[in-house]
Amino acid sequence: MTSSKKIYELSPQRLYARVFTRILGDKIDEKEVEYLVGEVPRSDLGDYGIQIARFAKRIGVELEELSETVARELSREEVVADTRTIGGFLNIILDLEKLSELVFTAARNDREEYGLVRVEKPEKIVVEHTSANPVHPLHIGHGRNASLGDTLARLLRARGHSVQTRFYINDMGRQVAVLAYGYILAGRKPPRSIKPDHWIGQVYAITHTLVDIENLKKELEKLRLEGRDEEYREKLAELDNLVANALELREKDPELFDKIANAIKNRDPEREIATIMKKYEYREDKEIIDSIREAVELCLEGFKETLSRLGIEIDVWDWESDLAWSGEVEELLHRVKSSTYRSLHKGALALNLQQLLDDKEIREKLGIRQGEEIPPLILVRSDGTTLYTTRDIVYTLKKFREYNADKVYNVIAAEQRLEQLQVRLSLIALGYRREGLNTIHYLYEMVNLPGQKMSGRRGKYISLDELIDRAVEQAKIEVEKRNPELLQEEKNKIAETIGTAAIKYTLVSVSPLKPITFNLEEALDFTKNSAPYILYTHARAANILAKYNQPIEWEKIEYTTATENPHRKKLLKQLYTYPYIFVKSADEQKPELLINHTYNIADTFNQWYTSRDHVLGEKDPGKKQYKLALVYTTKQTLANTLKILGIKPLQKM
RNA sequence: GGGCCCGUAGCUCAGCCAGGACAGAGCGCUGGCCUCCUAAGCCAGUGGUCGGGGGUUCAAAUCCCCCCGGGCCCGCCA
Repeated sequence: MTSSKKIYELSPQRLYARVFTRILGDKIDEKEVEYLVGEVPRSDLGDYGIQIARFAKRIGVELEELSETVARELSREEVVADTRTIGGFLNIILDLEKLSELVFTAARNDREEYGLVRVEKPEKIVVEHTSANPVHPLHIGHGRNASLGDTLARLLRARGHSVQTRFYINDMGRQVAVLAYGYILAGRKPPRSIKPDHWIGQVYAITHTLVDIENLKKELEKLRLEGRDEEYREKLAELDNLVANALELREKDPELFDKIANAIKNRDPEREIATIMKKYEYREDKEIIDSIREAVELCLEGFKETLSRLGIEIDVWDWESDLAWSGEVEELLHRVKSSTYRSLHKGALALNLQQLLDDKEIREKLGIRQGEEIPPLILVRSDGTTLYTTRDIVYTLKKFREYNADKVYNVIAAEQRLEQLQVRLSLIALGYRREGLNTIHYLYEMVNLPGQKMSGRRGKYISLDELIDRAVEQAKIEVEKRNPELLQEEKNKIAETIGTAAIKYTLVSVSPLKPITFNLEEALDFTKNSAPYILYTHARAANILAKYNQPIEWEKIEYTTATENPHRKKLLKQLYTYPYIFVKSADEQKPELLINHTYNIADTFNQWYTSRDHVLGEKDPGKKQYKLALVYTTKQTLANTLKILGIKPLQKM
């Protein structure tokens, strides 16, 4: 039975790799051969090729001799019609008839799974992503994190791994204490009329700003008494800004603002917030515990709603406080105390991680350069309380333990690189070498908005919800224009898919290492390299099959037509390499490879579609079946990539 | 001061790790294409000292060194 797995093994990369290994054994690196195989820029020179001269030279064989042997072996492969050597290159010419037959058979057999080649040894993988602070709605940066994390999880699942996604709820920081303080002052009564995380964001921003104003006033009073005029004037300007900000916040929700503002008068918010933090950490006060949990739950409810629009669902939600309360942190600290890496840093318990860098495996796996300096990591403050990173180490172990994981991916911004390195090195120092080496920091750069500084504390941000709404709105206008006859409900559904898909695609198709300046105009540009383009192409393909409205007659396909049309030839080749690209994309955790290849497929399909080589108008029954099979395989391939992006393919749009 | 990442067409990016066959897309701009399977489409044209300078190599956008510009990190914050 022909499957995608076979197509993968017949991909040019695998063909060359196998043949080279067969001939040269371990004198070459199979992966290197795979990587060097490329498309031939001029079709008269062949389809795919490799620069064979470099190998001949390195291994010390005559070029002619090596070329001849390799060419002979390649020719024996069923998809290879011929070989050609030009200027140090050894190229293959594909047997397109045979290739069509194999690809179509695989597509027919694998149906929904075409191209999604499964690993032989599936792993258990945890992907932690998003993990936004639960004090305000998600913004575009969280959107990048969530989209990358979700796509990574789906990609690994499609590859056959068992994947669990987790979200770490940071409920122990000062931020949450500030929120809880305001939440209590506001009477713990969330309105039903507003999305809960947006309301929480308001409470947080109002409280934070008011607390800052109180603090600043106290400072000013002190400066005034001490007669430090210059500093006084500076701080006064700061206060003006804060007050202006407070007024803006009041405008959005006067009732809420006044309630918190009145309640906060004549109190000592700073001390009360500190008390909340401490009582929560030591699990002392039921009202405080309940309030924090309530407020955070409200925010998470909003998160889930937003994420769900993007097709994202988190499997497990972990509370940082549960870790702190569980005793696992103490257990870890026992280990630290008896560790040889233990040190005291001005009286605080710490781990000295520097010497671990002598280990080459550690350096390579964690991506650290020889000379890099890693500062000691403090785990316990002088007052005996633990730090965020301490709990993060415990959390990483928990992820491994609870899912029995082989690997843990942490989708976390690049700015946390050092912290993530310290977590992993600490694990190794404490005897968890396997866990330390198999924790992967899947890092991405920030998303900025042009000309805007966002601030959660001040309530200045553009939420992911607003961006999605804008995109959906835009899509709705188009749908309305194109398909006025559809039911309103259906139009809404289509617009929702297009809008959310556009945002997600924009965030995932760029390499995670590029800092993005998010441009709404561009994200709303639904042409060419965009999710709507892929969706549109899928709808076109689906439409052809829907109009034909019969099963494809695979046995009647006339394969000799394979070489007749340049667009079809190109498309076939791209469908043929799809399984290989999928595998590479999954195994290297680079979703953008798959996305770009899929875009190329869509592009070629549209070129063919708009050429005069129509499918349904084809008179020759055998040729018609060939074209239908090509449409079918394209549609399935597009659908599969969309599935990996968590986007539902549309039948019409 | 030290470290990490980014710098490729007017704009947004792919290619760099694994050096080689003319440096590729999209947007923009110019001009075309709907009696024919959805024009969110297609075709043609326009546009590049690959940040700069050295080096290694038969061959450098790709590897090494220096410099410049941008982002981020170097907390008993989270």
